Amino acid sequence: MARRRNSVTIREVAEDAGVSLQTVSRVINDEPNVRPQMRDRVQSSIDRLGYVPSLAAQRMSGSRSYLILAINDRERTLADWRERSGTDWVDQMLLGGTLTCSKHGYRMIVELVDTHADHVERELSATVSALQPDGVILTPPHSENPQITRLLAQRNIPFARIGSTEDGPGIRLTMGDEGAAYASTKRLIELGHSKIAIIAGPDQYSLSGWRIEGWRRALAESGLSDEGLCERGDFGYDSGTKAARILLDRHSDLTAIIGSSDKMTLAALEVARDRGLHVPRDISLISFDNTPIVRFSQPPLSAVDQPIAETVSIAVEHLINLDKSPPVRNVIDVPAQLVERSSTGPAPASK
Amino acid sequence: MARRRNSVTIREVAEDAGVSLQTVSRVINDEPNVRPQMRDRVQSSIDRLGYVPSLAAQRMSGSRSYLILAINDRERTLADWRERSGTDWVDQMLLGGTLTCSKHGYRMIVELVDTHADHVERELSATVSALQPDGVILTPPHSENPQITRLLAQRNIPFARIGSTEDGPGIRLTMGDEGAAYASTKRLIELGHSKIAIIAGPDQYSLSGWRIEGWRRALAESGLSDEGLCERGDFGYDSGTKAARILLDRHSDLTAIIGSSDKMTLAALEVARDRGLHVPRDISLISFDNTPIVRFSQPPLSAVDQPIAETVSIAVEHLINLDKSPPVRNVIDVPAQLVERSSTGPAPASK
DNA sequence: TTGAAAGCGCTAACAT
DNA sequence: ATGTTAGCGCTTTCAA
Repeated sequence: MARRRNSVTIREVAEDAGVSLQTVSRVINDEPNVRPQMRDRVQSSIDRLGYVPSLAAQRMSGSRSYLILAINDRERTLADWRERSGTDWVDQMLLGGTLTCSKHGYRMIVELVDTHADHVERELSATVSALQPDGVILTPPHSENPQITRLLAQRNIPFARIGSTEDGPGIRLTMGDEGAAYASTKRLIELGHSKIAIIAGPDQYSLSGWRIEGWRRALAESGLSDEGLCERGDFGYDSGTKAARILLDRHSDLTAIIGSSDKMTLAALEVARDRGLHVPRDISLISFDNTPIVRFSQPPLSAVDQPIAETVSIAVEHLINLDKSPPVRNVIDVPAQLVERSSTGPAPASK
Repeated sequence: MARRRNSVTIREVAEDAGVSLQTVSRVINDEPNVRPQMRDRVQSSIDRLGYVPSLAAQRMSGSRSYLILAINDRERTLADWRERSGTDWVDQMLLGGTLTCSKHGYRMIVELVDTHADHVERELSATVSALQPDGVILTPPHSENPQITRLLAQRNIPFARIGSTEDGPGIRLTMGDEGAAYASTKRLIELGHSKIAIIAGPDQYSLSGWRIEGWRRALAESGLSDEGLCERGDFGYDSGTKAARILLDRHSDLTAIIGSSDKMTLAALEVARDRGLHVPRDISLISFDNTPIVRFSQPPLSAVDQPIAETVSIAVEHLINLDKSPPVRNVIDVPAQLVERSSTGPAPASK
């Protein structure tokens, strides 16, 4: 077994520059109390030797691991990956996360954790013990799992809760759910629609409720009724089919549906087509998520784009700078934009 | 700043079980020379205290970091993520990689590296110094970048080269390119096609050549000509449009096109539509990659599924078990399957 | 402003 | 079969 004599160490840099280890360490970490001249000398040794500190060693001695952990729900994520149906949640997390991490010399590690009660604590605890991350990013449904948040709080590990506004420890971030639902509904009203339904997500997800609130607020503002116009799904295709059928059966004068996920809205599109309804001539559709597939349906769906990359990036930024800046107390709402495509149009005149 | 007194250490386990650190270490690492009775005693202390060894400490003392690095081309990956056009290459790598890693107590870290000449060595060198991974997975075009392979070989870091059969260090894996192109062409011939074109990938990618070979081999076996039937693209949409136009202009009797990427094939579909050709009645299309979007085009495309997850999983398995098993000398070819959808059909009778 | 000493949590090498 | 010692590469603490 070959010795691991392949990396340059701080000792070699110190010798090369003719200074103590400590001085090199100070230069690496941008600490004060090093004369500029000395700093330059050390830096040039570092550059020449191509020295980069070992993360493991830094973690061992210091207090930081330079690791940020992003946790996703195992079951759902694996299902998405296996299905290959274009859900790019993880990609967008990586886009926002790894770029921001690397700006600060950090790495992001993606882990899958079961929400299932019994395992959670053991599983997360093991991961945290092994990796000792400097910060953890929680996504729904983990963001509101008390077993998880309690564990992290106890262990004194900074964390961000995406999609949660509940009180408690951790930085809270939302992705403009209420506002986007409000704006989308407003837009439909502006297009002349007055009977606007929503296929909401499951109520374990707080964001399902926020979207309903936004939709309801817009309706109320225009004096429109929301009665019998809200159905729940589970974000999946089949639940969308079911909800769309119920809504269309119940309201013959329905002219618009907002779906709380791409799959559910795509299902609604299919249901409409089955009933001979043309989109957007007879009925308008707005989706949530804006994953790749909505651009390829017929017609391409108007959709609220979830700013996942941006949100994760902000979360990382806060986690890394926690000690330097004042603690974040309020909820950070990253606004979401409606991308209009061809599934929205003026309300039909006759109805 | 709170002390990091939050994790259980090996010392506490040793005290709890009344044994030496070393014995605990032996139990953790499943080493011989521990009596079953002793092993049980230690294990129960481990379980009770919820002890999990620190990766950083293991790396510091031992020779392993329990980290596998997966390297992708920065420019291309970022473009895919920003475009959100459904390329799920990274997801599939994670699917295959993280699952297999975690089976062995490893983690996978995804890094983006510029192929661009000047930076590569510095960049990769820095990453490797910081992380000291036990293995690296290289994807095209890195797999055949001599600067990268040389560096890793020098540093004695085991690595896998996906999409490369070139001689040299590292485990070589391919994703059935030649075979899948051959099988796809055969299938078209079986459907009665005799004029079958290919839109190949750029020649910096070896796999572009392998696919051409498979296509050519099938044509030759049936005594069909390949003359003027191969055009190159760069895997992107525009290049597919251009190539498809050239092919259709050149051969009025063309009845089938194999595209070496989903984007190029989707472009070909569009070109066909523009010219009033119905797919698959007038012309059949087979794509390569099988990313999510091909299921949503009209008609859904028949496509060769790239077994990315499986290939990465195999690569990880080999990297982790390198010391235990004999070295891999030959190229590991993970076969790819043709998924038939609605873009392939019998050749038109008239032509 | 700089340096020396101690130790982070673990494993390799060497006892016993 | 088990324990002891040394040390991985770095930062913290303390001294100069």
